[in-house]
Amino acid sequence: MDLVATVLEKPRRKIDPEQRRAEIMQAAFSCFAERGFAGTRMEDVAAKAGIAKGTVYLHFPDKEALFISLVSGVASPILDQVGAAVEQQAMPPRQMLEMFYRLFQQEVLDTERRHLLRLIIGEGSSFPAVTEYYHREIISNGIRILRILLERAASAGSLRNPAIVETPQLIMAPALMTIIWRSLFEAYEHLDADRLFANFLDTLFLPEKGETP
Amino acid sequence: MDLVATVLEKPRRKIDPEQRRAEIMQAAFSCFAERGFAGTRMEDVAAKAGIAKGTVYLHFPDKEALFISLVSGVASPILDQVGAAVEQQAMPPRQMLEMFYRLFQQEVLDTERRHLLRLIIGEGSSFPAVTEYYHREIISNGIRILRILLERAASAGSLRNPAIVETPQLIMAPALMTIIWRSLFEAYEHLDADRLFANFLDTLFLPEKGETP
Amino acid sequence: MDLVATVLEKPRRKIDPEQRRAEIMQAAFSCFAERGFAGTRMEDVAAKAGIAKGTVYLHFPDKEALFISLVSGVASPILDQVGAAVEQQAMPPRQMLEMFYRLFQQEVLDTERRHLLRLIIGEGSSFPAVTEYYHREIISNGIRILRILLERAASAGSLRNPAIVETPQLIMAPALMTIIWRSLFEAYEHLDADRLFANFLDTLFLPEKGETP
Amino acid sequence: MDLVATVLEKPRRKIDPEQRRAEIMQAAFSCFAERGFAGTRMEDVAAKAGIAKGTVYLHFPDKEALFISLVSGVASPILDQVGAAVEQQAMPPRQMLEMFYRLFQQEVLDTERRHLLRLIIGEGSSFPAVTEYYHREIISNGIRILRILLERAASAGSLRNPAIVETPQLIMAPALMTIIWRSLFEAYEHLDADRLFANFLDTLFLPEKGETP
DNA sequence: GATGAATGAGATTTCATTCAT
DNA sequence: TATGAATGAAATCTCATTCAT
Repeated sequence: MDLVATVLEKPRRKIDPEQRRAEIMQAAFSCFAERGFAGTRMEDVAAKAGIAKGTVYLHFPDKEALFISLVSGVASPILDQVGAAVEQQAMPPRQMLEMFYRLFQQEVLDTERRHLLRLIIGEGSSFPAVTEYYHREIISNGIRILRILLERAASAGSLRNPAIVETPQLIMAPALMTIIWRSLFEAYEHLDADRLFANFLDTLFLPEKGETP
Repeated sequence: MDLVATVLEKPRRKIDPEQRRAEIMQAAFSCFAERGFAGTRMEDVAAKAGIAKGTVYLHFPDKEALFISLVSGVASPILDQVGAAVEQQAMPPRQMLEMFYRLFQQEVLDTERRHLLRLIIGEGSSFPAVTEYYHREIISNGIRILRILLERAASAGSLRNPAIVETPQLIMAPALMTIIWRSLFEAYEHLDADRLFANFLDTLFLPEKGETP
Repeated sequence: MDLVATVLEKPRRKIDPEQRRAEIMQAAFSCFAERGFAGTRMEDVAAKAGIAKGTVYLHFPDKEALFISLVSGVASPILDQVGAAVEQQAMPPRQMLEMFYRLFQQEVLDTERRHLLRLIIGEGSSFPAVTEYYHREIISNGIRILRILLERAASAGSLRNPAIVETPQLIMAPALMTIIWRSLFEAYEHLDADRLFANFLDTLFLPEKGETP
Repeated sequence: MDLVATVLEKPRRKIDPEQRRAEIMQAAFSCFAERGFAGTRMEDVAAKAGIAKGTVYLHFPDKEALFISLVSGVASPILDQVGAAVEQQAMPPRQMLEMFYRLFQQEVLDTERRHLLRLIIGEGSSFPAVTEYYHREIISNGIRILRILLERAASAGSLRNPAIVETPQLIMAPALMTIIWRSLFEAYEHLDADRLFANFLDTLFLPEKGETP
């Protein structure tokens, strides 16, 4: 048995620590996404990364640190792009929101990353460090950008109800809905996210001249 | 000595099984809500219910069964009420949605029950039986009611964008948003749910005559 | 395999918690004495006590607590007896010290308890709570009793060097020496503790009249 | 990139193996002294020696070998000096013991080396090779020297109780006492080692003529 | 029915040791 | 020779579940 093990054990690789770290996070992401924090065993992560249990601990002090660095490490290129567009007033507000939802679908909802968002929604309240980070780095910035965008739309007179400037969270709500629906109910009933977003935008904005309302 | 102990030990209560079961579920709810499925120990539940560990197993075969019967057992008096109102056309659609959001706040968002919803969002995907039940018993029914309601509003010409009849999930989105926000970010930034819902309704519906648009 | 295990597993006993606790401490004592703190596995303790791993944790929160309660629980009947004798001036100082060393031999050096003392000497510095307890409960009291005893001997003019009243620790030194010698070197060279103590006392005290000096 | 790294990485020193070995032992000593055998990680030793983990294994086959060669490698310059003095009858016995205790304080008790002695006392019984070595190389020699010294003192009529020639271990006892006290109780109560040794010697030896008894 | 001591599989984490570079 | 990433056996501790009382 020992002999077999010795013969079969795969050769030890010594790779770039950054890459190894990334591999572990990749594996961890897939495990956490599938089974949540508690349901994931460090051994699973290691196995998925193709390394030994102990190796994970060379890169992350413990399970929680791995989880936190996983969910915290997710930058928000979407927000950055929308933020940049808003900054330079690249396009009219409605187009910007269209871009936002389109990016959200392409980059989050239709990729594995949607699991990450679900993870945060589901496990966040057990990790205040995570929610604090999220609020500070992502949410408050997102709210700020959305508010600017909505204000601009309001000034331009293109909003049906300018008061929603007060609650930019409303813009995020349909996005969260699609994430949650897809995780929980998509198997039983399809939700057409494209249409959901389109309908929402049509509700938000006055029709352009020449459009059929 | 044993005799004394026997005499002194508090009498074993023999209460109505239904009530005992309800007590356990109540205790379990509070524990699961606070710490999630994996974070809850059966002993905690028993302690909270004021009974011994083993007793829980007289009423539920295992932890998962307890969890499932907990999250499944939550009826939806809100939907029932709204459903009834819709059924009998008791009031105009906008008032019905106002009632829906008000009930949601009173009965869910501002009570411990909001944790239950968060639980389902967070742990649901590990318990297909739960999501299946939810979809079948609650969601599909809710969607149906909302669709009827929106159709009626559309017919009455009170919707700014009648197309949202296609995606009644949009109505739920702000409610989910408040649940999630309150769980994760309320500590860092307050979200005014009243205003959120009001703004949303004002966006959805055309202003009544005499209202300031 | 499962079948065999099921059949072979010994019946669960439910015994008096105090007794169970005592059994565990007994087992722990034997393990710690033999292999020290770090060298002892909780599983060994459990096995020696004839119980399952987890059962130990029903009685002690962790390994350190088990160790501490083990070494702290050792009262010092020796000191109590000598203390009582000193209190009531039951016999002349020299006889009291003879009694002290004799009790030490009977109750500690020649029993398994000597390992306990060695444990404290060896591991004590890793457990400040233990040394603090020892100093407070045993050492300072012992020093006090020995000082009284030596003062009385000095007053009676029976000490060869009355100055040792200042350093009662000298009285303990030969006792420690026997413990250490027995643990480390007895296998290679016998140390006659009787004679060691007798010679020490003869050095300390002037010969009685009629004795051959 | 690799090239740069290769060029920039600090040159691997290739120093005298004897010196490297000594450095490792020095580092190991400090670690073992502070945290005992089990509490010391090989990595700590390497770090303290300023080398990589693997390098330790080029000089010592395993942890136990390192420990053993550490505690065994400690020669006893004290004994050598006293031994030499005894050999050449350089001074009267009492002065020799004074020198012994003084050297013990200067070279052991008041230096880091006291930890070594404590280590041997504490861990010795797990390493028979160590105690065997100690007895053979140091203890038996020490006992022999002390016995010669005491015999000479007895012949000279300067001992209060010539019988202690039979148990030269008594001479070591106060030294052990100071080591143990300092490790365990010094924080709570100071022990004046000077006075302890002086009082002991005054008890052992008859006062010189002209001294105040 | 009710209890809670007991179980033991299983999870996390550590660290002596190896070996490719 | 020196390195330190990688390994994996082993240790601690947890907790769902059982069952004698």
